Amino acid sequence: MAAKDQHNPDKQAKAPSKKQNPKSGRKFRRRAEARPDEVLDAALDLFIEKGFAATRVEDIAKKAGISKGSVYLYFSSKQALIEGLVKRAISPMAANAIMMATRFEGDPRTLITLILNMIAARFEDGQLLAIPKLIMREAPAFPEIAVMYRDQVLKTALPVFEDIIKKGVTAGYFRKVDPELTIRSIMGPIITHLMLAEIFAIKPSDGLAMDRLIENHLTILFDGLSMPKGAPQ
Amino acid sequence: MAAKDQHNPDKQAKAPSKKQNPKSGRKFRRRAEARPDEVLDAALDLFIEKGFAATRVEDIAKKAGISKGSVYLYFSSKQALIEGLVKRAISPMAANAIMMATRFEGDPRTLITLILNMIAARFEDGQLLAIPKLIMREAPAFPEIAVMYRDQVLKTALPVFEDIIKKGVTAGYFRKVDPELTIRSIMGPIITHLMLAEIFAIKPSDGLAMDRLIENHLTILFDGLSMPKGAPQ
Amino acid sequence: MAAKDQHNPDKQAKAPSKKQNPKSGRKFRRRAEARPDEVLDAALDLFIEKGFAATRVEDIAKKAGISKGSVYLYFSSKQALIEGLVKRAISPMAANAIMMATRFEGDPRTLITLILNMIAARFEDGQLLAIPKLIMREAPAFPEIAVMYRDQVLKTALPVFEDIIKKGVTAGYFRKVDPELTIRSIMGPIITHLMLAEIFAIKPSDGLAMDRLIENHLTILFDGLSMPKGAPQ
Amino acid sequence: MAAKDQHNPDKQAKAPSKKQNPKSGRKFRRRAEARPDEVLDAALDLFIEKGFAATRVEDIAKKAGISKGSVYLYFSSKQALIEGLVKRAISPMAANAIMMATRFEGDPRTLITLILNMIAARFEDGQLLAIPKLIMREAPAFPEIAVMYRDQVLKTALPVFEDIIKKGVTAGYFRKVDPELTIRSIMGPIITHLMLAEIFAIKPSDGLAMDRLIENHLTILFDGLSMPKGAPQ
DNA sequence: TATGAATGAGTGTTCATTCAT
DNA sequence: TATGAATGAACACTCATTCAT
Repeated sequence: MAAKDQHNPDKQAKAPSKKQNPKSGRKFRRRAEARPDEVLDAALDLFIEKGFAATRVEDIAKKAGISKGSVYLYFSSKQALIEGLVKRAISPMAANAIMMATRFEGDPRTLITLILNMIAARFEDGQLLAIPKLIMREAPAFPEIAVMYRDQVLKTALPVFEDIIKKGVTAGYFRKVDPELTIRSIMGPIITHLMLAEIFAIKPSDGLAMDRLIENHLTILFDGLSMPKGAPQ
Repeated sequence: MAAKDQHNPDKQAKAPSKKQNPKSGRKFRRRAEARPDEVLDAALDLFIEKGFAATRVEDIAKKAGISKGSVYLYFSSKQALIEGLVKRAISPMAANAIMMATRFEGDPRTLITLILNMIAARFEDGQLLAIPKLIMREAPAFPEIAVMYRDQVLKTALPVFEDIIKKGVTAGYFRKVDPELTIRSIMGPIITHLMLAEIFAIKPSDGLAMDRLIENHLTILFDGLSMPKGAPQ
Repeated sequence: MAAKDQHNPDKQAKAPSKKQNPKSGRKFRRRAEARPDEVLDAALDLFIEKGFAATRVEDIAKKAGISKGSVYLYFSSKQALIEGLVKRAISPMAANAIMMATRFEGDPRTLITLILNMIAARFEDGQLLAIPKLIMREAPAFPEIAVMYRDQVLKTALPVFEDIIKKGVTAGYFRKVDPELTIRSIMGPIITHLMLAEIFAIKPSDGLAMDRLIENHLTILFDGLSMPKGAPQ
Repeated sequence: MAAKDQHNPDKQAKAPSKKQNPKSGRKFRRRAEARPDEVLDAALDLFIEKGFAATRVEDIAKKAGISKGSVYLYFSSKQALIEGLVKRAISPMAANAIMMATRFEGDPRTLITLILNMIAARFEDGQLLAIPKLIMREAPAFPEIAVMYRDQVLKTALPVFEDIIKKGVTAGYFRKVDPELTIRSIMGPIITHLMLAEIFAIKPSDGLAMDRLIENHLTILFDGLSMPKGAPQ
């Protein structure tokens, strides 16, 4: 319930197969323009809470304050709601990752630190984390959605990281690691931390503690778990 | 609810052909005792393939070679099948992790290497990974199951790792890291690698490549991503 | 129910392009008076194509070039469209049949030949045949409509034929047949031919072939199927 | 409601995708064996009464004395009920027509008289007439069913008649008419009579009067409507 | 007059669960 | 024990109709 509507800055109707009123700026017809987003918000809340299959379209409608039939004015099927959610979440995420990476010059460790902190900050808002969680949950049943997410998000974001690592290796910052596999070492601890917290409610006694997690993780990631040689044993 | 849920912990061979001569002079009692396990095997296969909601009890029965009604002789409901699966998976997993750790003496890096290799080997067959995947899927709908898994598996296994790290720090093998959070750095890359592969079919061109992943991961985990100082740049 | 169902008996040209300049200096009042007929035209087309139940009011509206809501300005319900169609079709048909018959003097075979040829010509365009087809389809669901058609069309037209036959018998042109039943012998082959063609797509290899059908039919109708006695065998 | 169950002499279950019990003759499992026929009987009654679209599966179930879900044990969909009805009616009708015709030798007028009387007799049972009526009604919406009926019934029966006429012409009984079109002259009056009676309740004052209709029709069919030349005018 | 967004009743179909045998 | 026929609750989706503008 946290921060709805912050993830679709342009509030134009996204409704599929609806003609948009070119005379925008006028009063507005009913309150139709905001509806698709409200429906997606309601759907996301319920999908997170009960899962896709167990969520009834009627409940989504009720939560969005409209009738069941109206949901179908904006989305052609229940499944289209997932697709709508994914699409709505895709652009900002992919864009952000790429932007940060392509602009950066200098020590790649600084860049990785920046990105992980950004991810941590964004995912602390449960609403954003919800999309990948939802996708992970529903991927087996709706392969097309998994494919969409993979192709539009992962296949866009992963190469960016790979590139950072490659450049870091070339520039002598990093050892000669496998860039593709090293992404798992960078992202894995964060993801696993979130999953333990979200799915199994396993988290440190002081809460999610993303700051501490990232600090601990980066120390190990960059300098290793092992006590440096020559240090006092 | 009579004799339900009391199935054998050691799994027997998977269901042989359906019909046996009932008048066999031997003592086999129509191998009824193996039935619950066969049902669970069938259920697990199908839950993995299609998810819990999309799997029909009748299909489970067919796959187990019995009738739909008979499933209810062993399990009081469809949900009880998940509980049965989790229970059956719990003991060996927890036992194994604890056993390896408690017996071990020496460099904790060796122990971690051993355990990760064991986990990688077990998870490579997909069957073991299926349980946590299933739980992730169904956790929102059946919170008791997530709780059960957390309390009986995770809360048993995680402290074992925590202890390894603590001892490693005390013994001077490791830096002064936070043991609880460091578990994420150890396990996270493996879990994330498996998830990318399983859910999104994102894997190296040469397949799952668990060996390479673990090697790459351990190098970074123990010695860090950064090029050692004084090394040739 | 205000001004509904009062549409013009003489159909105007079919809907021209939707938008007109409303500020035209001419006197046309937005051609609103033609609307009900355009709606009926659209409805008839679609009812023929898909049946009454499967035709959506919105499709009718779109085909008529107006909005869904506007249909309800002219017709109080979907069913009222059927009634409108039947009413519109009644007057010309009944009128035509009566006119031809009452004016005619002479050999009734000539009259029957004329009428059958007229019917064949009209039914060949499919539009006219559509009404009875529609009624056949919907009669069980809307008995009032069947009753209306029967009372206003059939009960007007059938006596006209009956009269022709009666007069033909009296005047010595025809044998002493039962006039009421003989109508079936006159009309039946034509109707059956059209039904076979329309419903089951069973027709001669050269198409509907109404001319040949009528010629073949009239030969048999007037002179019988049997080879005349004394003719060369 | 007249004569149910008389049109499927072999009472074996016709249920699609049901395995038949090879040990037939034993008591019987519930009363499952008769069910599909009872469902079809109920469906036919309701389809006739209200049309296919307006009949609810639940009503069919109720009328058959079973639950809604059980209908789907025997028929995979609502549409499959129509197919089941047509299939059930097909064999006896087609078989009968062929049998009569192929065995016959002699004056084809006698054969035609026989067949028309048979048809008239059979169709006087409203239950039998119901199938073609239903098909005519639903053909536009379910073209596959129209195709099935055409291919299995009409395309079997029509050539038989065509053959009778051809042989009659060759043997000198009939004039040189077009056999294909002449079928309409033979069958049309009967069909039209039934349609007028069934759909519009237009029938002679003494009832359906099939005997009188056929007599009148055959007189005209064979010898023509025209007063024979040389007869007293 | 005209629009089209909004409604919500209505129904085919699925499937977990029961139970007579 | 074992069966599978029977049940009926549940739900996605459609579409005729209304009504604020």
